[in-house]
Amino acid sequence: MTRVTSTQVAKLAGVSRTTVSFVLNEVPGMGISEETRERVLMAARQLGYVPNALARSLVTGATKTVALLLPHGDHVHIDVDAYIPRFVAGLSLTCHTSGYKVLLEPVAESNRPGAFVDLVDSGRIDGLIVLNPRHIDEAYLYELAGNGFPLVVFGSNLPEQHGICRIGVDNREAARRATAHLIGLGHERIAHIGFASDDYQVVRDRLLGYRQALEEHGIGERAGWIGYGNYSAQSGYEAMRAMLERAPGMTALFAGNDTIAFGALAALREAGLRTPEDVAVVGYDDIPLAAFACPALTTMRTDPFKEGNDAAATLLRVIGGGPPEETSVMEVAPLIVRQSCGAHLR
Amino acid sequence: MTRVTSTQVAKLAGVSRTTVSFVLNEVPGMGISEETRERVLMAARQLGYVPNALARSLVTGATKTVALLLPHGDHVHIDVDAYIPRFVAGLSLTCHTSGYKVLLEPVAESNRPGAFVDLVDSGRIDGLIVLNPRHIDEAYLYELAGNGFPLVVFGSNLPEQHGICRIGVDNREAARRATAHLIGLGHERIAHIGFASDDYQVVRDRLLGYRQALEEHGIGERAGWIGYGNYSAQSGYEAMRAMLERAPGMTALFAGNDTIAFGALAALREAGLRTPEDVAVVGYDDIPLAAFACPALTTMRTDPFKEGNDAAATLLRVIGGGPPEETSVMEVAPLIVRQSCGAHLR
DNA sequence: TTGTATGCGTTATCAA
DNA sequence: TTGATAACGCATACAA
Repeated sequence: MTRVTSTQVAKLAGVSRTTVSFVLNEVPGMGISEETRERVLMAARQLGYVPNALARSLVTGATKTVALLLPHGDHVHIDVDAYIPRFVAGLSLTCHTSGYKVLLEPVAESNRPGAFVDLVDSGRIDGLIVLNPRHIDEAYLYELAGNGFPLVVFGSNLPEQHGICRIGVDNREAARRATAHLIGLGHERIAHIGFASDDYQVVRDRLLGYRQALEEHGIGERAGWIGYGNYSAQSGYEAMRAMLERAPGMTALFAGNDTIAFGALAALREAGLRTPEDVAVVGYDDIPLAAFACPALTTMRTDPFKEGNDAAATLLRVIGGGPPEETSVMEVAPLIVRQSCGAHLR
Repeated sequence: MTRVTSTQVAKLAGVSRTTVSFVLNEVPGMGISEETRERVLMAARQLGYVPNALARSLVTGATKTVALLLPHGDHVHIDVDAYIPRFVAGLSLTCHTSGYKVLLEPVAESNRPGAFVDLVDSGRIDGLIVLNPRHIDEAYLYELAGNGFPLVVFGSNLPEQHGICRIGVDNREAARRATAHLIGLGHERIAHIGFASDDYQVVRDRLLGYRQALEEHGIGERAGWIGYGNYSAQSGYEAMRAMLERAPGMTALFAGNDTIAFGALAALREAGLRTPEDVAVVGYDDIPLAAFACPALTTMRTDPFKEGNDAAATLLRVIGGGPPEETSVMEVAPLIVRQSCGAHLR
């Protein structure tokens, strides 16, 4: 691993390191003669010179790197939730297109609050995107934002006061609409399987939206019809089974995400209940496999790829010194109606 | 963003920067008095001092960062293939546990060959993990390995000569077994839907394994029963439909991965064919949703999380100066038998 | 036991 | 038009 430095390029080209730097960085107004320029370029190419990113960053103060903080670094999450990979793909594309590297920083449940602050303080990154931050980390985010560090929080409804740049979809409204769709079909006995952890705001929002829809239509909530899983199909399966045991009789289910819905569908099938005739099901996310569930899953569409794009674009804007427009709520995507919710009840 | 430097810590503690460095890095045999030690630690804590990673790396020559090269950075891939996120999760966990950061480096189809070499030459990373490298990138990998750069290639059967540290599962053997299972059930009219791109070795290996199984049992191959998709369920659906149109009559399908299998199952259902009675189906990967397909999908298990772990562990060993054991083939995981392949034909 | 001096590979300021 | 020279923040050989 013999590394080529600008000194060697300078030597070969017969100029100083300064000149090399000027030429390679195309510093304007330096009036470098075309001939020296050529010589330097030749030498650089010949030696396969690539500037040392660390040295450059040290002096420029910019690392051209951003980090993505992901909840649930433990595999439990990434394992089963189809949302995150697509978000990452979108974010990554936008960053790389702008010449930024992406550092993947999973946040395990066991991480002490604010563990990510060291990453910032060590000067490795120019900005930070946080997906679905934990409650216990919020104070540290406020602090970073307060210090003017470029920061974008995605998918959380943090209070507005703290000058944090937030972006996201209104999960509550989306969940409300999904539930309302079932109500519109004539359902009143609507169950919900959400997430067990309420460490995360988005997670709570979907439950809130569900409740709001019921309330708006004067439908009382029934505790037995609210179940909890993690993000997995298996947990959806188990939650549905448990629910059928303790409080059967629902005619519809709003699942917290599509994988949960897959599990629930299996449990219903196993219990001899038909979907949508006996129990209609609506999911959330429209993962690529949703259309291939049986029956094909009705679900709230999300566009994680685009959301990743937007989150990255917003961060890059802030890094570039743009105005930190505090909050931007993306439009709620449409409900994709397929077979699993059936037609109007009568 | 006012950053704290070791100079400030030194000033506050009333010592030199050297002493600060010694204390904080716990350099052995430096005989620092317990009292100065305390003072330095206090000062560092009080100021919230975090060493600048760039400056440190510049002088130590180690960045404590590795990069993961991912094929198909375009969302098409990450979008639909459940394998990669789990691999990333495993890799990421192992790296972080050892104090290494992970840089995500997608390789888009459009990338010029060897684009990743700049990343190495710029000194940003201590090692590189390449998942399913493209053929056109191989020469550059040989070069890096030849220069002694820590490099682990996962999931490819590169020729052995080049001193590259390779690790992976024998996809061909796994595919052979999956196909043989169908043959063992009495099937002879077995179709296969694989991947359209043969840029990647793993992709070709599964087709080879399928062919090998047929051959070993004296079953002739039928061109019409080999279809191609990308990684998506949609493509599996389309490939299956096309195949049913041009060459119906197969009694079994070996799908190149589980998402393709999901699509194929839907196409079969739509065509009025029952699974497994009319057409048995075997997938590949055992993604978390495989057990919740209908019927539940028989599939070759892979353990991407563990594979990510192993790849990372191997790389870290090489970075640590360990012997670059050239090739290590992981054991082929078992076939998970569920409902989609049914019982013996008669 | 602690401090001084030097180097890592850049960029950037200033003379020349 | 180009070349010394000083940072950037840290680690470390060497001196005291």
